[in-house]
Amino acid sequence: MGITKTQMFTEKQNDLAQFFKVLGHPARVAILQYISNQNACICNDLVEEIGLAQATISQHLKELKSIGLLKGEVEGKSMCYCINVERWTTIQNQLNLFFNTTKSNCC
Amino acid sequence: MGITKTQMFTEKQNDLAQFFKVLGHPARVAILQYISNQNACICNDLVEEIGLAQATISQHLKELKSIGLLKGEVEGKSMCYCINVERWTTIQNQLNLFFNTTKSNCC
DNA sequence: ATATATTATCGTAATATTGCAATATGTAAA
DNA sequence: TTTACATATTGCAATATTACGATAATATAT
Repeated sequence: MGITKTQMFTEKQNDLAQFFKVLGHPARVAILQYISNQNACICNDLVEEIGLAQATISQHLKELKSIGLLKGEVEGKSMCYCINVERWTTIQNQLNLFFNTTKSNCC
Repeated sequence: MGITKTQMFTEKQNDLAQFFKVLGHPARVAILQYISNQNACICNDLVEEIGLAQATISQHLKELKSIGLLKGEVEGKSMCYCINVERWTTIQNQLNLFFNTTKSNCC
């Protein structure tokens, strides 16, 4: 098989898992941390900083965009990728809601 | 390729990504939520509740155990899988630290 | 218009993940 | 010890992810 049986789970469970999944790669963690330390960010910097090929970085950025964590604006010849702070906070809150409501009553 | 270049990243980045990754599957989210609503938990219940095969559930439980989120005790013929509350809190704190320190200064 | 620089997309190869049937292991009761 | 039940492991097939070279697309400068 290899296909996740999405239809078995609720939309909330799938959304939550998707957030976790996108953050579940060290390159994407590193990208977010690097962007947060810059006042501006262009993909080319990331290629040097992270050490993966340009195509690979571009793909990771696409995944981070897919859940709205990054927004990109054209800035001259290059792109300015930024963290979407509003979305960032929303997702953090949802993850915390999951952590706080999922508590043990067991053993 | 297909192999994540772990050696390019810091241990913290890899650990963080690993936590996110393990939580990044709806079945594992559902398992944790189900366990949290029970006073006890045995795998067999999960098979009926989640709707995946017994072997599959067992595998997901193994991954949750791998980051210490679950601990299992033998209880008669079956297993009592419980959330490791201490570890749960530690991981929640680490994720929040990541969210809080990774902030945007951009655009 | 052409050249240059930057990012996105496509195609492909390698590895990882998901899921299940079959089987093995472990535990308790008969 | 045999039987029955519960969970773990193995082996396999299908799909997903990761990574990169090549190429396309986009924007600025010459």
